[in-house]
Amino acid sequence: MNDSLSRKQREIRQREGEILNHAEKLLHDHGFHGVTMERLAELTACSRGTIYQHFTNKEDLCAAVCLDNSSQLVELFQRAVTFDGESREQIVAIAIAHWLFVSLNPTRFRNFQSIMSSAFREKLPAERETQLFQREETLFKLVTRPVQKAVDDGKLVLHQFHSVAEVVMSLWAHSFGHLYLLTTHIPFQDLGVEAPKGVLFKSSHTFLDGLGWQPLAADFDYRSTFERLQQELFAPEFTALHPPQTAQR
Amino acid sequence: MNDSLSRKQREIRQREGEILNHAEKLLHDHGFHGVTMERLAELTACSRGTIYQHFTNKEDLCAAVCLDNSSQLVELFQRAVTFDGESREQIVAIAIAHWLFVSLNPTRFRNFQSIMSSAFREKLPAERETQLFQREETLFKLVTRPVQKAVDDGKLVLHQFHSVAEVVMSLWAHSFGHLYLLTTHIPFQDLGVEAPKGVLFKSSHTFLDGLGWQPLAADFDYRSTFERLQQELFAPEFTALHPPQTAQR
DNA sequence: ATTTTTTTTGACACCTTGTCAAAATTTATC
DNA sequence: GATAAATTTTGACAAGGTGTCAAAAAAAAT
Repeated sequence: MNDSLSRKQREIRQREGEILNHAEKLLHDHGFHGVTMERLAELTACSRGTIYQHFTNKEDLCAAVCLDNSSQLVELFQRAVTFDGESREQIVAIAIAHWLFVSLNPTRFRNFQSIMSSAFREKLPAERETQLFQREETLFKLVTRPVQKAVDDGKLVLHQFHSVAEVVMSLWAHSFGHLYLLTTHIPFQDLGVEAPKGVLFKSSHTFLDGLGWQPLAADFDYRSTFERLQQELFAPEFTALHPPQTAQR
Repeated sequence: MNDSLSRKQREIRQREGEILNHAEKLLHDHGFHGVTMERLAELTACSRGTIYQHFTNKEDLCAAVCLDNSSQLVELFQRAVTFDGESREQIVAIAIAHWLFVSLNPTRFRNFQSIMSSAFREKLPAERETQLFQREETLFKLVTRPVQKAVDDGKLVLHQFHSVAEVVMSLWAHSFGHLYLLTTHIPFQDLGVEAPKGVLFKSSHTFLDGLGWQPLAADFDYRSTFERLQQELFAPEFTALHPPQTAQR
């Protein structure tokens, strides 16, 4: 009977996964508005009522999808901080991880912003809100590591900034701002920016130089850092981003 | 008869203004979801159908409100670039203008992001889309001025960056990222950032130093720049932000 | 006054969310 | 294995939203 119980239980768990997968697809293909309980129920072969057994409302459902999606970002950040090299190289690795995530999943990135809107979060049950905060914290703490390391190693001396956390916040804001602007459809080319996608990296190094984070851009071959990241740590992602001459089609 | 015609015409124009004002209030108080054609019609004392005479749909209406709101930002930027001083001081003035705008109107700032989402822009008529782009361009060009001036004066030498536009994009991304994060409800205090609001300015100077934009933070009294801006150029806004001991309530 | 043109209206069709009593199914009990 | 109890699933329902359009009302022209 314990088996039977958990059989049904497992069925329910599995269904939750199915709902999430189908919702993810709907969200990706048709946006928040395209996620309809009706359509979702049809795809999952259950009724609308059943979905409400798993998620308190549509917002909760979409937040769950985003949370699920964001684990890929966590994984990328985790990989980034394993980079064997200077602390500043690790920060560059994180920036590239962030950039890769957004480049590979622009809609996921945008969806995440939707759920950050207050209109959205207001409708979220407390539990989901907590999960979201924990995810933010996880990411924040991962970025903290190389910064703390740099301070400990004397590669970074805090002058203006009062704490490591402030530096992390700035780095985050900086990358986020760039990636956000890139995913809006503001035509930067028309505004005179030749290669908008490349600006983030120049900009990051400018900021890191401003911090005095050693070694400075001029004193180190960060181009080869980039290449190593491209060919080693993030090889699969770079390949996915720029598929080699595909034989299909 | 020409008079009569234009009388009615004027009535219609005026109504458009009324609709916009009421919509603005609804949007501010209750968010996008709280803007209901029904409620709006009631406030404006007309029928839902009439509103659709002015705006093709709800998105168009809200975009019009945001566009209207953003003229305050344009005005602040215009004022900022009139600052009599170093080009770098002017950039600081723009950053403060941006910060003031967001601090005074956090919801307006967030609403603007809503209309930047693709789900939203898809529903926008071409004409409104154009207006939005023009607004972005206006702001971009205003930021361009001090940067160009700095390059012309030799206060800023472009090393990494290839063009003035790239620098403007970076500055924009940087400020935007900070202001965005501040308006989400991410509890930065809990993450160890003591004064999240103050980080933007430190961060800006760090970036400007990284650019080598003269005079560097260490060689100039930017604190007094801030005070001048607070007491002169943006006095009314700072007062609105921190009202002196109010006698009311 | 009467006709033509323009503007306004609100009923209509359609869509969506979230609920809940009833039906179906699963689990427990004898 | 039959029956009772507990749990899960269902879909009709109420509520509330958008955008349309033929008809009514108002304004302008004749």
